[in-house]
Amino acid sequence: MVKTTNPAAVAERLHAGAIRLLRRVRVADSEAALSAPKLSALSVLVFAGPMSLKALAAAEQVKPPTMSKLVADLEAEALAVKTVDRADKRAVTIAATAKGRTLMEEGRKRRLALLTKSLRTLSARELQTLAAAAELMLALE
Amino acid sequence: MVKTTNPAAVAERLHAGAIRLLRRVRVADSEAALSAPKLSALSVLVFAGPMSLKALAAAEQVKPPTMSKLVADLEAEALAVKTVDRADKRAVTIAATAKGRTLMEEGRKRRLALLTKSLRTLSARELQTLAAAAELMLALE
DNA sequence: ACTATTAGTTAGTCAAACTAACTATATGAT
DNA sequence: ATCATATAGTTAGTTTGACTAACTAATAGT
Repeated sequence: MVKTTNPAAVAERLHAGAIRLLRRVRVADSEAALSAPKLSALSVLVFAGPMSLKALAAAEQVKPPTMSKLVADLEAEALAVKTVDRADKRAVTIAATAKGRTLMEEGRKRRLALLTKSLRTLSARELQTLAAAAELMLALE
Repeated sequence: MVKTTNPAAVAERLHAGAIRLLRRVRVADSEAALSAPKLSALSVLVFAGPMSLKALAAAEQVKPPTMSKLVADLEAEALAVKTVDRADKRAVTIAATAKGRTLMEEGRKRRLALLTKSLRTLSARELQTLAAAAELMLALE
């Protein structure tokens, strides 16, 4: 095995690998009941809990007007609820509903099912390498 | 270290890691002269060589009309050229120009610069793990 | 108390995706 | 050989999700 520890070379391969991986996963997204940006926002609400529109927009790296529309759509489908903050009446707290949690979980499972299937063909050692790499990617500053 | 060889668990972490990584990289994209879909199409032309619109659309997983517009824009900026196929006059062959190759290369470098910088903080062993993982991701069927 | 700031929404624009429908060319079946 | 069918690409029109600018409502800071 070639020991590739040149950061630029690793960056290139890792970038290409991440693109390839997500492209594969995205194929399953077409069946989803919800678009990718909405599913993503919903998953933030589920995992990080209720938060303001501003915080949700920041978490998803979009501007408030963009998130305002996404949340309005989620609310129209009863997947999230908006409540006026008692302490600050300008602000709203957005939370996933039980229906939202369920739908998000299903979407996530469907997306991951294809990837899981691919991973089953790998050895335990290869899976360990990927697991370790995933943690490194998540920890990148 | 926990030995995570459960494919579903690895899939979940790897998916999250890939999203995180690409999101970081995308920040640098705002400075790019070309949008992500155009840069991506251009890179396919550079790396895989000239091809028909249909093939390019398939490679990018979009429908022909979508690619038709992207290519028209690339052509308007002299980053790609379209020539009618001699054997089949319905078909066109799309190729990157020298200008296109240069621009694509610059865009890629800019995108990877940030990632490379992050990777520099990692140990040689960690880089090897990521390099190995990248190859596994690229090889996934 | 008045000004400035902040949270969110509304209006309007743009890029990129789609489908449907079109033109032009190629293929194939009788 | 001709006519029907299929294929390559484009054009037209729609939708979604992103943006900025400008607005309302509420809070915070002199």
